[in-house]
Amino acid sequence: MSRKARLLRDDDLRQLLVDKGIRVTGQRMAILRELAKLRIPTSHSELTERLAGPGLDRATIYRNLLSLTEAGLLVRTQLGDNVWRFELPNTESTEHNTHPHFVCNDCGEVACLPRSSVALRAEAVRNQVAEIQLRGRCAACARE
Amino acid sequence: MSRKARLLRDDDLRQLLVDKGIRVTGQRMAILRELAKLRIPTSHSELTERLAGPGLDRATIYRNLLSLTEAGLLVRTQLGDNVWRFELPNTESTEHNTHPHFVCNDCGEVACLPRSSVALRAEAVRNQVAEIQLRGRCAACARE
DNA sequence: AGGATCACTGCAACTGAGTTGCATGCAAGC
DNA sequence: GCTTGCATGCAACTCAGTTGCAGTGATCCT
Repeated sequence: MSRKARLLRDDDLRQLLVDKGIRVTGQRMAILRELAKLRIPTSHSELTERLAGPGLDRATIYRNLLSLTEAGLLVRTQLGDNVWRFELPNTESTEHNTHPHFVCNDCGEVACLPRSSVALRAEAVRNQVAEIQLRGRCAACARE
Repeated sequence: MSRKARLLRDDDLRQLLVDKGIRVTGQRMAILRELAKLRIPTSHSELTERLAGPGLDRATIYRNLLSLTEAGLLVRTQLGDNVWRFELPNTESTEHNTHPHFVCNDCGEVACLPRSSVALRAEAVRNQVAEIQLRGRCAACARE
């Protein structure tokens, strides 16, 4: 089981920052709180919109997303629409960062697939695969 | 075997355009010629650079890449670096568009993997998967 | 072959994501 | 509480992608 609780309270989030040796600031707490609530890969612009308010700068949010990612508190993924998305790792399962994602080219929907639905063999395992992404048309769009 | 020859001469390229009912222009020929030479997914900017010269507009190249893609003469793929890449389909094998790609997060290198190196099961095959992409560290970068 | 038409082209300008410089502010350590 | 240096806000910039518009030329028709 992950050492991160499923329900992340402010104290837990604060501790994460302290453990990594980076400063606890209001904005970082707000970012982590929002991502802990959402639990899905979220883009910089989505996050900026959600946290919109007095004194919230998109450049600072951006730098915080980078520093949190560098500290290992967030993972950054690329889902094919030319936008980086950030999420908390290990929130549900420790293998979260390696489970495959399916992205629909039509509706843009992102689905998380069970780890077992994709098997790597031969050439594929010679590399350290950190991310598996499938693209195409989802079942719903294909029916249309 | 594909009806497209392995070596695509100007006449072949011209015929492709005529078959699809879109006009044969110098710029479209130049784009197809370049992609036929390269045979790897190439970005708009790389292509603009390569074709750089008098009277070659990046906006027009961009629109041609779109119209050629829409006509089915090119395929557009997304390799995780926030850039669309275009390539001729079916140049070597008819299943080119479904073979998996591995992208190294460190060096950015893109490798083509054999179709058999990735197996889809269960949930993964309920969707029409058109593209399989693996990301991580390539063997070379991992050794460092 | 000559003319008409409309898709294609070139130029310019704009959007949106990502990124950086710099002066000010504030969290953390003493 | 005071100092130090990381964090912040603001502004501006890059780069890929995208669009409007006026002029050009590939194709079709006669």
